Amino acid sequence: MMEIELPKLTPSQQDMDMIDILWKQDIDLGAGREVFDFSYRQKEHELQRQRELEEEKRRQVLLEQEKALLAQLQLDEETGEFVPRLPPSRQQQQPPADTPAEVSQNIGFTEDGDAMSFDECMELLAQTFPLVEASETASTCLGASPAPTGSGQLVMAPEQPPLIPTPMLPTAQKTWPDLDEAWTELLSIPELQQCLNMQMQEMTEPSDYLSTNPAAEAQDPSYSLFMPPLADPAVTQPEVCSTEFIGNFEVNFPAAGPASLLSQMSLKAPDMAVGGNTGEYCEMFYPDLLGTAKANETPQPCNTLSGGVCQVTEAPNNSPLKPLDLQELSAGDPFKIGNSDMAVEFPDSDSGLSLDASPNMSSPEKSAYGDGSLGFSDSDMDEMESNLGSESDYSEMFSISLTTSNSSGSGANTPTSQQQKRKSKHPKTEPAEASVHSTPPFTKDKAKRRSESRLSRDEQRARALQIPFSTDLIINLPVDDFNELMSKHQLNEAQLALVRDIRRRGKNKVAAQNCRKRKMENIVGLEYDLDSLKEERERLLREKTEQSSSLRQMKQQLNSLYLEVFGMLRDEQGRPYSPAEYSLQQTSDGTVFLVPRVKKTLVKSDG
DNA sequence: AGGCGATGTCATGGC
DNA sequence: GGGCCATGACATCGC
Repeated sequence: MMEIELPKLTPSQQDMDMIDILWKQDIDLGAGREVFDFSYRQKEHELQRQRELEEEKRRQVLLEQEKALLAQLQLDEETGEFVPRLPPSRQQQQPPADTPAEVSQNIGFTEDGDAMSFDECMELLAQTFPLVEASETASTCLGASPAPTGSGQLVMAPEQPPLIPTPMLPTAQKTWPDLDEAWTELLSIPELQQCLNMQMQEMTEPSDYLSTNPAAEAQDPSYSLFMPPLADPAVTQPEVCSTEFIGNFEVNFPAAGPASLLSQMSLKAPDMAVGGNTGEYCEMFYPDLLGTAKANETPQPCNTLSGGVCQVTEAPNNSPLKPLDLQELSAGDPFKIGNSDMAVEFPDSDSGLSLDASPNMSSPEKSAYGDGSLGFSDSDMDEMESNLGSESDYSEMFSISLTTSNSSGSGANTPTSQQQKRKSKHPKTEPAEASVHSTPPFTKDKAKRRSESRLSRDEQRARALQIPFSTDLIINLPVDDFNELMSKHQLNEAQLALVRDIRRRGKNKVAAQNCRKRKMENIVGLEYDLDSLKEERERLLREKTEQSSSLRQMKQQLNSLYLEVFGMLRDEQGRPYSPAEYSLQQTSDGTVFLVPRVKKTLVKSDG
């Protein structure tokens, strides 16, 4: 901080004295004394400007050289890229695929008569490089400077830093000896040694620049290593180090071998550090968690690193907590710090009221509470929830309920002690408790809180009793697994009762939902049946009407036919029979008889 | 303020 | 006998 703020000021002599005093007292100011020395900083500034000017000059030279280089390139019509104009013989001389590409390139340009000679190149570099401006050089060699136009970037590809000894990094004033050290270390790398050996063999043939240019001698290894793939060695630093050039390098010399060693080396580190390993990250580090999640039928996607970490931080207990629970537990939850103490505080379970109590107590609404004894229905709980502090919501009622039903008290957590503890710990709840009966039972705010709390009432209870499982888990586990889970975790009486209640209520809730769903489906089905029956009835009525009319018609036809037949009958004198005296009747076998009506009635009356 | 639907819960019976 | 399920009945909430 001081080094940021102080330079803005022009320190007086007094200030400088103070700084000196502090310095002598070995008080770490976080900056050197130079920082506070204005004249020193002015000098530095001038130097810096000078460097910038020189750099600008260099850039221009480089631009010109690049133009010259491009002129020597040949446009490959197939790939649309520039490739160096290499003699066919040279292309055939390219090393095998496993030889680093740099070597072959170097061979190419050193022997190219049209290109700038290697000596010229080294000279140029020597002019450019010997700037002993240490920081620049150091950063250049290290590739640490992100500046794309830095002259030093020539030497090192951006991927190279891992190869460079780190001690060079922090040095503020590096000189050539330091650089030589760097080269020495660099040369100790076996791959580079191999490349260099091959390259040295090649270089001794074409020129004797090694002897003529000491600076180049020192720099040679790196130059040969990182020389641009292009035929013109004069192409200097920035282009070489730019990613575009590296890309060109690989494209222009596909036969030179697989991807360059540099790019191979450089690409690995980011992959490891940043690359797409985050997905595996979770699986790698949290197999137990995931496995537990699977086993619990509650998949916990490891979406984010932070999420994974968050889960893991809670996971070591191997407790099958779900994210929700973890969040809840971690959000300033008393569980975090407490253990059994909080269990004492919140001996929550209505089991004492419903399941584990005597039959009289099993229905708190109807018996225990109704007759004025100390029983609490859920509504009573909610009353207390809303009137007492949230953290003592259930402590109140459960301590009381445990007092009345002594079956659920663990040895250490006697109800009286719970009450005492609760009272001592939450003395401020007493006024609120007293106000329960004086204030209206429901206010809007209270109702709201109540509804919110109702959303996960059992979860809150579970939290209050530090149940280390999610309610979903408690409810949905098969009974064997559930029992196993209960046996694995040492839960006290109240916790066990609550877990059982949660399971019972949860299952019953689902059952009720299913029941209502079925009921609704039945109602819908019955309504559908009713509609179908109504339609059937209508259809039958219509049919009946049709049949009636048809019957009537047939009767009429029969009557007319009867009359017709009857009218055709004649007696012995040829007279027609009287319809009043005779009638036609048909027997079962189809035979038709003419029956006298009077006779018939007489017969009937006789019979 | 009361009606009504939705929902949770309890009690009970059956499997 | 315990667990689960189905269901009627009741309470509560929100509209």
